[in-house]
Amino acid sequence: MSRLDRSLIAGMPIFQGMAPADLDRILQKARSLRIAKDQTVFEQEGEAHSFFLLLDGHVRVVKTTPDGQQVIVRYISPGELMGIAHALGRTTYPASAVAAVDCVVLAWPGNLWPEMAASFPNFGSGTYRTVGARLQETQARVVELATEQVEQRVAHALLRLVKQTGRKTEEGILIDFPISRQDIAEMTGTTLHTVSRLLTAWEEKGLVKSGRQKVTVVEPHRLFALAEGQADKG
Amino acid sequence: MSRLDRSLIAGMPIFQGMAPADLDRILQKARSLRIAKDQTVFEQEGEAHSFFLLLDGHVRVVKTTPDGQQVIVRYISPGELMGIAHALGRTTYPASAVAAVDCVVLAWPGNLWPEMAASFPNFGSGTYRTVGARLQETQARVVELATEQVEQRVAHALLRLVKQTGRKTEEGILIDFPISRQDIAEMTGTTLHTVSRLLTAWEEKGLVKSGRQKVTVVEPHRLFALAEGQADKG
DNA sequence: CGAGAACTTTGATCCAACGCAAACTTGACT
DNA sequence: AGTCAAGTTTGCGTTGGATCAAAGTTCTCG
Repeated sequence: MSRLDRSLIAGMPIFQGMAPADLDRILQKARSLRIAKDQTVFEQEGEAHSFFLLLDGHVRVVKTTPDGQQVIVRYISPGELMGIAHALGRTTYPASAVAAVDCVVLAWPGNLWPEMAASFPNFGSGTYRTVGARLQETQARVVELATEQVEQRVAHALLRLVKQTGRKTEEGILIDFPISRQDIAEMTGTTLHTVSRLLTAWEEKGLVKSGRQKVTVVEPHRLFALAEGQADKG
Repeated sequence: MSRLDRSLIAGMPIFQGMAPADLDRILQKARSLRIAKDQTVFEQEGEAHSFFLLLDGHVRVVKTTPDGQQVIVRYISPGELMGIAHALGRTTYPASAVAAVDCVVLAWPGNLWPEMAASFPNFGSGTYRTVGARLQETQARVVELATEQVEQRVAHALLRLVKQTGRKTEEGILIDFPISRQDIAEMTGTTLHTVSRLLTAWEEKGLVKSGRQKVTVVEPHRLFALAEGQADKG
């Protein structure tokens, strides 16, 4: 296996302000893995042997209910931690992580977590800040699901994706990985049919452009207004 | 103000295994407060000046949307921390906390949090375990809201309350604080009307007994079956 | 104890979104 | 360039719950 260079992770918030020597020590304990599109990084209910840092690509974190329905908990972008069950005092993963595109991840043995958090306080507190931020996001989503209509929820979901992974194109801001109607439905608690109808309607109004596994937001402002509940007359 | 005795907090998980002298040091920095029913412990968007430990009573944590709709994020029971915005790196509270009954809380200045977490590792890691546990619960709720029907969600909510604060009576297990149809609706993303109809139907089947601001679960097992999606023929 | 506020029940109507079904489009692979 | 799988669109009937409306109950407090 090739040596890992510290420049891989030096710029990442979670390793911010860490001495080069420490970065090297941390990297020595990591393996780097390539995960092909549609392969899982880790699996729900599985033994939490490792935790991960996404270096490149996009990963969706999915919870499956006993009767087989799926809910997309979040998308992970490069630089983010995932599978940090150990930091929460769990021994199994509460969800599965699936590569949305070909990915590169770093993996550390899960039982190393306490040691790393203790040796590198920034890393420890950074992890907890991540967990705290996710708690807030997740609570915001509960409020959304409990109070908003489907149209507003889907609009919010698209805006979040655009903010997280949007890439400017001539047509607008493109969500930078393949995403299907079904995926959007699983993020918002609706069906792919309803998502399809919404996207069609929005496309007619010029708010978005979308195709097979592809969504571009053309007019974020108007979509935002719609997400906030103001009807769009376009 | 009367001196606070360490026996107040010695038994609480978050202070578990801490030396008596340390408990005293911690208590020296705390104020104890009585919060009358329906008064707020802290307010959404307010400056996070303190964090709290609930000693006695029950508190509901509520998020209000811009258009005035309310969502009950969780109920806090004695021994639990609340208002730990500081631990998440926030400076304002993300929700309001309202006393469901007369309560007693301990309050510490928020800026003391980093210091306390550093001086008392058990306390620090305990807090993070709390945050992690809440993240998991909240994600479970997202899945519920996204995949279940109202009837199942309400059943789950009641079972959670029963587990958290249930008190045995001759009739069944009573939820140990006043809770209205409206409250249950705000926990589950529905309306008080629907909750009322469900409770009436369940009462006819002998699953629960309920009255004004009061719910007793008579047959937890059958209610659980219902929560899991098996229709109840009773 | 009487009046009013707060909470709950129940009925009637309506509609957003689901479920089902079938056709259509796009891309991938041979 | 043809076939097939995967993804998407669209139409239509159905329905779970919301909304609207009104009456009934149970507390509280002067």
